Amino acid sequence: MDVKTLCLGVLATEDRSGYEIKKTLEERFRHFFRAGYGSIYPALKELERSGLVVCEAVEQQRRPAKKVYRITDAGRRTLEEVLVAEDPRHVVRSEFLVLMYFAHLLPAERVTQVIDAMTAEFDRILNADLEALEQVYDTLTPGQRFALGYGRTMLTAALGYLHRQRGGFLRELQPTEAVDPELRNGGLAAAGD
Amino acid sequence: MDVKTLCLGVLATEDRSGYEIKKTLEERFRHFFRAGYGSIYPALKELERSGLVVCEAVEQQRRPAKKVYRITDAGRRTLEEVLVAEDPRHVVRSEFLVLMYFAHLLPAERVTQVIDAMTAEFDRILNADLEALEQVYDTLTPGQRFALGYGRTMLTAALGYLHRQRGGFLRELQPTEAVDPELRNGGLAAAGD
DNA sequence: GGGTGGTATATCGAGCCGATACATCGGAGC
DNA sequence: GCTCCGATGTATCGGCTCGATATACCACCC
Repeated sequence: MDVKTLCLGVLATEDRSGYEIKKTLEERFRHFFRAGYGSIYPALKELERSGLVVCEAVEQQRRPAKKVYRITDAGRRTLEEVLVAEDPRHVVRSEFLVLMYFAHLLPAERVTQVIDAMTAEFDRILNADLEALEQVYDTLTPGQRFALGYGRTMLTAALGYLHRQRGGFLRELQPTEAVDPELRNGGLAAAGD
Repeated sequence: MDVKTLCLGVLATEDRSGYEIKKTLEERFRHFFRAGYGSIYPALKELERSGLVVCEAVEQQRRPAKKVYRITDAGRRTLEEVLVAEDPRHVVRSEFLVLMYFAHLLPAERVTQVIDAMTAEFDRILNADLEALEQVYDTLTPGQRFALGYGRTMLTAALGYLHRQRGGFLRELQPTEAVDPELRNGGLAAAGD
């Protein structure tokens, strides 16, 4: 499954331009799939070449013209074939966890800073992006509610884990944190290593 | 953060060949980062070219020779610089959720089949891959335990969600599933739609 | 003898990502 | 009026990654 399939899926509901497809992805797929213009425009070109979509230039007032794409019958057939035939993957690529894996090579403050940044990002996605989707919950299909609920469940679990672990990391990495600075160069052999 | 950084990180602990790096990634990073030979070998070549690792050919008995890489001081410095400077991303790319998002375009049995396949895969990762890591828990750094625990938490939450949702999907998509086949053409108006 | 599978290096094409370029317009600020 | 910023809109380029494939050697088993 590639960006071509994704575009077909979005166009299955409503005609759209490349720019509007990107907007739709950002609103609705943000927490589980991303695609930039560098993927979308070539995908639409290829879909048009193979007859799965047709394109119509639409002039607009006070705005640049846009090229609106519409899915064809062949496109709908191909979309369903792909979704039925390919077994879908679920891939996590987390530089965040890589960094945590190598945390022992880094200053402690960097590690807590990264945990806090990740917490803030997850929190924003959960409480802004997904919350906006809840507003249109009534208009969603069961499958779309499933995808939304999955995102909510994962983000909630992740935030809980980050919250529980952060304290432990602070104690483990900065045992002298709460100690008077004057004491830091004495007493603790482990502090120098 | 790219595969070069990942290789540097693995080599920071122990000298390894490209093949061994891949094995290490499969054992320890499987649930949050993947890289194939098509990424690893060019990465090692580039790291050697820029002096961040050195390479030594090692002959072996009854096996093909291997090229073992060792990180240099410059490599260690670069690794830390990269991990400190870049803000790490956490990306989910789920064809599974895309398929669920478009579930209304598909036969019901395909949807439940995909949910079951995903459940089986998550279950395997949690109970085989991560369980194997628990065996060496004592040898892990705090950061490595963090990454392991994160994976366990996410997989457990995902499995719970899939379990809770699957029943609802079955009822929604196949309301006559448990009904005597003889009754399917009578009685239930909703069944024909 | 032949098939399978593990060890090992390497490359190729296709696809994707992020940055960038270019163009038009509305509105904010001075 | 002038300038800058941001939204709308299309498009491409270099670099990186992915998955498949090729090659080779050996152990093991039937």
